[in-house]
Amino acid sequence: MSTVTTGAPDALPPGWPTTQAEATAVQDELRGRVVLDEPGPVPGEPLIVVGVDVAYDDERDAVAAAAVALDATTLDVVEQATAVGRVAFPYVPGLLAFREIPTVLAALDRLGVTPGLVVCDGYGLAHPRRFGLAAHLGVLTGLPTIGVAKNPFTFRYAPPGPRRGDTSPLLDGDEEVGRALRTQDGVKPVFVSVGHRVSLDHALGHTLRLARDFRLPQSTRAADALCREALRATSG
DNA sequence: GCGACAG
DNA sequence: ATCTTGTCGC
Repeated sequence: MSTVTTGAPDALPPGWPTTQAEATAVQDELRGRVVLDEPGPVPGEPLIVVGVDVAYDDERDAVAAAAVALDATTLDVVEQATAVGRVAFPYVPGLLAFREIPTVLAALDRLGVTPGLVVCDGYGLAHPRRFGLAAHLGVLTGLPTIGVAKNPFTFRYAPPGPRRGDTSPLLDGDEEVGRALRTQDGVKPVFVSVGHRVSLDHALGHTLRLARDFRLPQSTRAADALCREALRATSG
């Protein structure tokens, strides 16, 4: 297993929006490029899964991202990379991607392996304009992506059954935008939605396998720990 | 108008 | 996300 760490902060992608109006316009333009008709990698088959996450120090205007590649069969870490930068956008519900993606892209670029699936901390299709973080990252990278969120955001759901693997629809009105998934007996569900080039069934299958030992996918846990560590290494 | 609101 | 001690449990 190898680790790559950042040197200098990274430039924003060209044309990165500054205002909320610009950001929603970008979402409305890019959402047409999301691919929803591919099943994506099959759960249980050999796969490199990459978890991404971001940590902030708003005081110092600093952000650190981590990308951790796991063997989906063993959940062992294969490779990991981090990137640090400056906060590119304020936190606005519905516009999370503009805050997280620039540094996440930098971390992904430093990874030597090609991800077979990227697991994001947040939502994909389950989004006010159907273009959450995971969908956005998928369109920008072309990689299969899914979103696994810890909270239901603005959506409704009936509690899934009490056992690991039980699910219930995540609803925006009448529309199913994802699924609440119980990953361990008796724990709070996580909220899974499609990002890019992965079906909902496969997204659920991958999430359940990645959450073999804990409520959250191992990819998310590993990326969370690493980006916090990278942030500490930057500031204190 | 008010409250809710991924991370 | 982040601020934060002790505490209950495996």
